Amino acid sequence: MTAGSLSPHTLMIRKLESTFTFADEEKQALQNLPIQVTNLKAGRDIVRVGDRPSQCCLILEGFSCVYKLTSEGKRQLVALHVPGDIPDLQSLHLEVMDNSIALISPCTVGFIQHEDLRCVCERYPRLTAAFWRETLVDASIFREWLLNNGRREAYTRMAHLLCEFLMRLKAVGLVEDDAFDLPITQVELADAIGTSSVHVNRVLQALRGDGLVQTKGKQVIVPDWEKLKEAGDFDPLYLHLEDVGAARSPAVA
Amino acid sequence: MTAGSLSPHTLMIRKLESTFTFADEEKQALQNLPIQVTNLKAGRDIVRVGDRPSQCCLILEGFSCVYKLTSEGKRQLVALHVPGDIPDLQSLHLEVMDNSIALISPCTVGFIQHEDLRCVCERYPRLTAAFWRETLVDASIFREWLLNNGRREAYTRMAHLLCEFLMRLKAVGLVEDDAFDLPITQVELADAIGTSSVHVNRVLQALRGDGLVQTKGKQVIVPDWEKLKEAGDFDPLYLHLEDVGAARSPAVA
DNA sequence: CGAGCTTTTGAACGCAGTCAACAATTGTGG
DNA sequence: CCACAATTGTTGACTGCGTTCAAAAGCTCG
Repeated sequence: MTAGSLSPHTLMIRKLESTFTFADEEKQALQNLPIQVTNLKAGRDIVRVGDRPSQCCLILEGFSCVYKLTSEGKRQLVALHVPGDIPDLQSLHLEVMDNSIALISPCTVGFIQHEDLRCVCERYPRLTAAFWRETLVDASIFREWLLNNGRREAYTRMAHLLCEFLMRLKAVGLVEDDAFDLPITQVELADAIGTSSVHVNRVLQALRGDGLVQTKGKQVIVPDWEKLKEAGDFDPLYLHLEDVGAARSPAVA
Repeated sequence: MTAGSLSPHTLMIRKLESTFTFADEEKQALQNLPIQVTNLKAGRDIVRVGDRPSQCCLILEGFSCVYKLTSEGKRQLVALHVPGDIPDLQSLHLEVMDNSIALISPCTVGFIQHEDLRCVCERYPRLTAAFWRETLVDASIFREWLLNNGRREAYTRMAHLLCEFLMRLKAVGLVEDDAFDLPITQVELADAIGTSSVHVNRVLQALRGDGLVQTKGKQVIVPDWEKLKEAGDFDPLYLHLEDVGAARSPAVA
């Protein structure tokens, strides 16, 4: 089952419901949200720095990235998004885009008007909280990337990024038998972990050599999750995938 | 006039009002928000990874930092906060803390119960939007730091960080004559820009040598703002300090 | 099947880290 | 108010992770 087989609304609701429980009325409101679905080619920019969007985009199929450029033209990816994500949800409350968003693979994208989102949020505060939370998880991932790129060496960094992909894709049902498709070039991986693409190539060879990942074309296979986690110094806490579950067993007083 | 001379509520309201306009009723609701004020010593952790706080903290005076550690014990600051900031506002919707917060100088801190915040947000959706926006600006700063630490060299990175300090402190009235107090050690600066403290020392010497900054004890003086901005490849867009004003003069169609 | 990406490889270089020692500053208790 | 302790800042020498440049080999796709 791929994420693509779900309707846009169902995909969105499932994602939000992983940590919130909605009333039927709230779900219905989401179901009625107008979403304009489009297929777009890889490489295309969805929004650019300086834009003032009047809509958000929901990734339905494919991968997108959020990036920024230095004045010298050096590129840094600050986020990668998978189906179910809303890469520019921030634009709901930040007038001007401070980053660009590009598609790193052919994508099916759904556009939702700010107006419609604001409407539904105003009526249902729990939905506001759910969307707000989405942006907070994004922020948490930024923080982890800052740690990863700032204080880990390239080998560990790459392992960490692969761990994150595995977890996030698993959460939307895009992992089977510890394998997933990763349609991303080494140049893009380099821009994500802040190294040169040449070094990415060498680090990937090392990871393959150590038996931590196998690759078949665009497919990535993780033969030993525990070993990759250790190599990547990976703790999934920052993805906040199970806060609610955790909340049910409160910390010892 | 220092930020410390304002009441906690006034400081918070001023900050939120820089981009929102509130009705008297909304301001009154904020004024009535219970805030427990405390003075705390430098170096103290306010919250730690894994905590499940039931309150947020508002910095009233002094500086705090948000940090994360690798399993090897290497530290990365992912954010620095100045008076008016709420470093752990995320905890309102993320059950478990994914980072720790420490005071880098003696601070006056105000604690606000989640319950009270949720209450006021529920009643006044515009306040929800204002707080949500605060967390989105935090996220925008994370993104810029990712670019800064990932794709700029140490000299530029440091200049950029100093530019950010100047702008953010100016926004809360803590800059006079292009000078501000920066009670932060070189070790902490190193942890912020992801280098060694030895290198921070050398980079600071270079910046001083190039006449971009002067230091007198904890005080930083910026003799030529334009030059520092250029050296730091700094564009204040990401701070979103003037989105509303910008919105009044919409982009050319 | 050729054009254009993408991946791979090698070699030289350089930014920044590490280690270690010392100087300066700040803080503290007598 | 001084003396001592502790923290912070500074310097030098050596090392190394990762960059840069350039070229070749492999893929993908019209």
